[in-house]
Amino acid sequence: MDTELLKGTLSLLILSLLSRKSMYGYEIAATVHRDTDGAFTWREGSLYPSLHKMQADGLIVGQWEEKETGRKRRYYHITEKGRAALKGKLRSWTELCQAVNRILEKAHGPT
Amino acid sequence: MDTELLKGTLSLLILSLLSRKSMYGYEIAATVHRDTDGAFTWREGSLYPSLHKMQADGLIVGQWEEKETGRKRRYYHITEKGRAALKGKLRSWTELCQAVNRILEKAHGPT
DNA sequence: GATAAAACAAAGGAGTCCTATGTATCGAAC
DNA sequence: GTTCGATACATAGGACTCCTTTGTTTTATC
Repeated sequence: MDTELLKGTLSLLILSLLSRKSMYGYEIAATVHRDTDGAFTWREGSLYPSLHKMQADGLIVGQWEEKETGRKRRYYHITEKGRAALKGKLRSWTELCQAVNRILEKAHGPT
Repeated sequence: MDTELLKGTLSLLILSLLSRKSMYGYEIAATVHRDTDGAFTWREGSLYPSLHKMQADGLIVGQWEEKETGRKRRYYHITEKGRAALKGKLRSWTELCQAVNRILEKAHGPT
């Protein structure tokens, strides 16, 4: 896939997933990879810095937790600010799709 | 609009427009701005370098033309290589939309 | 003839994502 | 019991796209 098109969708999808339940980094990447049939394969080098930045921006909060397995993982929780940002990003995403499709349909006809 | 989401759509839309008819730079920007109701407002600093790069990549060819008005404009024409690239980018765009929407629908329910 | 819009161009910078590398833990196989 | 792969987190460095800014020239308008 054209990787340039992915830009900006990373934070959108992370916030979307975290709005349902708290997850840890590796789990987020695995979930997206599975649910998109491998269309999205985020590298750790993309994911973790993005999570750190979103935490710095106050959109999410991460804290180490130790479940019954005995393994320590950093679970991320969405904040109120994060939910507001998600709302805006969802609207942007919808607008983008409509705008692009409007141009494409004019050129290639409605699908 | 979240400008990060725009990345990669620029070349897709340029190729899409040029696949119908040849246009000059300013015309492309004005068309996109109009057809998207102002959702896309490409700056010259984004458009022209992108056109130059696409020409360097052999996707389009630009040549000065002087119409009856007497004004000289650089019209860009799509190449065969450009049409092939457009095909791929269209597929990527469709895949991206489906993948993102699949994640979003799982989190927020189908719209 | 001054001003705004049309039309093209290039330099510099910001931001996002990828590649590569490193560390540590857990479970399974041998 | 130790070796190996998967799990899990982290950072540095670089590539790439797009934006901001600035500049020039031509055409139309007042």
